Amino acid sequence: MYYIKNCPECGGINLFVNREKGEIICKDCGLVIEDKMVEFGKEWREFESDSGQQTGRRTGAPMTYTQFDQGLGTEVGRKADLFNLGSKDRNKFFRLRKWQYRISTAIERNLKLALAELKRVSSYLKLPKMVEEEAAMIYTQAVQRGLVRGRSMESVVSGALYAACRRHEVPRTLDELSEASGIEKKEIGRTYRFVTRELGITILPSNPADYIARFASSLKLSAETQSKAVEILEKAQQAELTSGRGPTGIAAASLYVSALIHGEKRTQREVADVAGVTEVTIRNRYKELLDKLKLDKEIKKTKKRKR
DNA sequence: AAGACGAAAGTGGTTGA
DNA sequence: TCAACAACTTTCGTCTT
Repeated sequence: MYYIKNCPECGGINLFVNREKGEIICKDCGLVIEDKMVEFGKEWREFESDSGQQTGRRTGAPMTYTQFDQGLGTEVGRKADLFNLGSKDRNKFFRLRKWQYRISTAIERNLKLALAELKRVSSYLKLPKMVEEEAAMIYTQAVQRGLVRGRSMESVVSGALYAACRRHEVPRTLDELSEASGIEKKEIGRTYRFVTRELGITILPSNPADYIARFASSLKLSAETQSKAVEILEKAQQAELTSGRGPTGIAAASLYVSALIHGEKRTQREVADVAGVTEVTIRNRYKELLDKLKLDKEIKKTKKRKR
């Protein structure tokens, strides 16, 4: 475990733990100190997915929150419910339960494999527990509704993970999901849309700000630059530069500009790579930002300061 | 020589008839 | 179901540092 007393950047003691995103953030300077809290206990989860696939004889119950039968057997088979039923409905009840049993044995193997895959991808992307659990729920529901038919199990798993990420405001790009799972980007997108529509899951459009922290830390940008980027982002949203555009492109451009202003120049290429967009997109957004938000002054300032 | 910039053609997805 | 359309990408040539 980590025991952090002071922020290593500014020495402040105002540390804020965001469990859902798996981050520890210094409220004084905005530094993201640890964004891999999810890795705790990773080993035995890896172990689970490895051995589960090799030999089918592991019958010990998996002890995670993502057990394969979670939410499955409970739908029909609650004993307490019996007391609420008239005798007429008893037959129906038993028939339903028998049917339920058949279904569950039929899809049990699928679900077990799928959840192993889900854990693999999730730990590869270092996703928080909450998200993993949510994804498992979504997948389970998808299986129950027969939505997997005609689609590969892996793609549905990826789609469920993507949806779960979005719902928890821990967005990963489709590219990242694609890399982690080995599924085509468009395929993930397709199943993601299908599954969310069929299950009636509402997803808010992802907020560019959610990407900033992650991009900034993989570009090793300072906390000031990061918060400046968020600031720029807010202005951009007010100027209605964000609607209809890809959130990653906006986030990337804001970061790029912000880095320029703070004299921590990164090439468009570098920013484009971590954001998963092209330089051209960054350029377009960047140009729009400059036009509408009179940021060119600030950039010139730092240029002069350098001399 | 590398990065920034811009034009032009191509791609995949959404929308509206 | 098809065509128009917007956003984004790819590719390539030119300019700037």
